[in-house]
Amino acid sequence: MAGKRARASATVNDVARLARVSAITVSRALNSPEQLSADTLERVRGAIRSTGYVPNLLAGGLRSAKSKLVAAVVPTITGPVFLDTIQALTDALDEHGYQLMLGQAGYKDSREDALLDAIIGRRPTGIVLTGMMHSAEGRRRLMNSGIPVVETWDLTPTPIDMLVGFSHERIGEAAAQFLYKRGRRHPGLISGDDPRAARRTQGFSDAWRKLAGKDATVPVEWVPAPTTLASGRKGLGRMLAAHPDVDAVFTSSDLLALGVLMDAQARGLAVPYQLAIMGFGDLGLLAGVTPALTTVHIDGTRMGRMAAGFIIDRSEGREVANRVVDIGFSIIERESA
Amino acid sequence: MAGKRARASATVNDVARLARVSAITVSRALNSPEQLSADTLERVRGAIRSTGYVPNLLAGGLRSAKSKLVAAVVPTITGPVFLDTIQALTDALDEHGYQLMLGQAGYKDSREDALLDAIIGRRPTGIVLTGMMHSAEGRRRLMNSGIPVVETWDLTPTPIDMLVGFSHERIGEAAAQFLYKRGRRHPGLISGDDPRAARRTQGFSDAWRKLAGKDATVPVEWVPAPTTLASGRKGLGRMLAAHPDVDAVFTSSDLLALGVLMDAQARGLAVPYQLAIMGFGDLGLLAGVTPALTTVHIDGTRMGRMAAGFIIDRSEGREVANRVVDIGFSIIERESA
DNA sequence: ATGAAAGCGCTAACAC
DNA sequence: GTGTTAGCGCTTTCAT
Repeated sequence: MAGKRARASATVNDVARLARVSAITVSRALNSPEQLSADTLERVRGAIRSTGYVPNLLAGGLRSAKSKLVAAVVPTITGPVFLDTIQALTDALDEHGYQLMLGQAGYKDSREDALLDAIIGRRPTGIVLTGMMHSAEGRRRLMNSGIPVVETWDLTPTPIDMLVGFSHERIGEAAAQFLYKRGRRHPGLISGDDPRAARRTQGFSDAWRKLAGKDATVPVEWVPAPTTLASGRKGLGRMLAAHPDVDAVFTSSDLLALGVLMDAQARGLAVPYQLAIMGFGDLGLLAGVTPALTTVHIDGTRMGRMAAGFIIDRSEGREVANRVVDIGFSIIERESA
Repeated sequence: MAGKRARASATVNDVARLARVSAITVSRALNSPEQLSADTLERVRGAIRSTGYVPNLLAGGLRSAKSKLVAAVVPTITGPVFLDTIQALTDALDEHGYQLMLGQAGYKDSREDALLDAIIGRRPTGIVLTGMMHSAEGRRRLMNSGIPVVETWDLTPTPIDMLVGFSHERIGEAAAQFLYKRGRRHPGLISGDDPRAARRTQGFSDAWRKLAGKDATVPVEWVPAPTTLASGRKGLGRMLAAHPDVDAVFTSSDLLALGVLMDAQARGLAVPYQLAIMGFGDLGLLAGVTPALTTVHIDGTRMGRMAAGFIIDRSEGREVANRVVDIGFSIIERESA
């Protein structure tokens, strides 16, 4: 403890020397302490403490081919939709000694391949893909890497490996049925321009035609992803200008829905009487708005925990029985619709 | 390309053999291509492509002692305050080929030390601490690790290493002055119970005594961190019950402020005439609410970029001139106060 | 219950 | 411009 400046940090050998054992014994003290005699264990632990030894996981990972790192890829972190999933993922991983590496792919495909290489290069124990459309090349690289992959927030027809998701089309459909049953006849959609939101939109329009007749068309206002409250307001403005008779709005996010809600209030439109509003995501942040938002709830926490479980199971040699899980969704009926 | 199952992945040696060069040449083709002849480079690149080689960064990092991983620690990711900082951090790191590792410390101190070991063990190029109070033991470990550390979102008296932050006390003070100047005389505070929010609260109370007299007391309603819109509503309810004459509220987050705003509207209180509301964070998500929130703006993006810059500079051997930067804050006057 | 030797895949250091 | 050798710090394998 000569100076405050750190010298090259202690290694197994430093600890071993001090504890008068071999390097491997130090390793065992950390990874399988039950193999050591109480006495040795004690000595090694003392040496670890007094050297301030912190195992180099890069070296360990290299040798054992177990990095204990799990990568998560999200389009962008500022879209609050995936936050619960990431939180649950981190927590679940943490409980098992794994760490999360975060990659933001952006909503464009360009950076995706570079990001993938940066991730695969670290030989993570697993990769969790969250709401990402992946290029054919990216899919191939992932499959060839042999790393367990869990796709989430979607139900793709040909999963790379494992999957925990739900059907965006069916959500659109369910929203259409919900609004139709409540007597709405002129719904409009305000949607972010990302692929999953687009599929909910599509699902809604298709279902609506079945409900209201073959040539019933549903107007759509597209706004850029990630969606914001402000673009919800703008969206409603444009929607009403083009279709003044709209009596219900289904949005691709709760944030958009809140924007619509605020704009409707500002215009003196009674919600839900004159205008029903339905969001997507059941954003916890927004619990408490008045009128309370009717929305589609996705169990992001459960998705995150399941994804973590899949990867841990696989990495510890347990077979994952159900590689594809549809966790579904539920419509939370509150005041706004 | 026999089967679809991945065999052990290709290494430098596989590529080298195929390109009829040595392993180091492959390494150079990736890390310093300008050293190689056009011809060799071409051959190596071809071999990389046809083997699907992805460099093992664990091995590279071990040898070169450069992991190109930067760790960020946040209390929780579901508090949306740090999102801009994380986003900027990821983006800035990405531009330089670094990856972000995310750790959630929770708002309790307990998990902190374990998390720190998991982080230090990976020998990250740098560590960014975001809004975390660290134990003395944790601070020591960080200093001894020799890893560049940037603390953010605070101005601590004795930084571990580098720092980009601002003074929470001065924000409280500025908020008090702002409300006083606008004629408010009975402010109340609604604050999350985390340490930084508490210091803003303290700063407000201290300043208020200077403005309004030694025995002017400012009522405070504490709510649990992370703060939510719902706890803002509850907070206002309790505040008004105990202090019906409150004419201004300063909250520790914009989410709380929005809750207060909605509750005030539900009670028929005119904002800002009967009740002025001032938030903290200038949450981008909330741009577009009516009346627009008066709030304290922190440039999280700039903080994230600066933190990344500090770590990259340091890791590439450049001296960081100003190790401690106060990036300040600004009060954004909108409609609610 | 403990140790010795070897090697994971890469790159620094030093040739030529 | 390219190659040889060695070794980063750990853990696997095999011995005792």
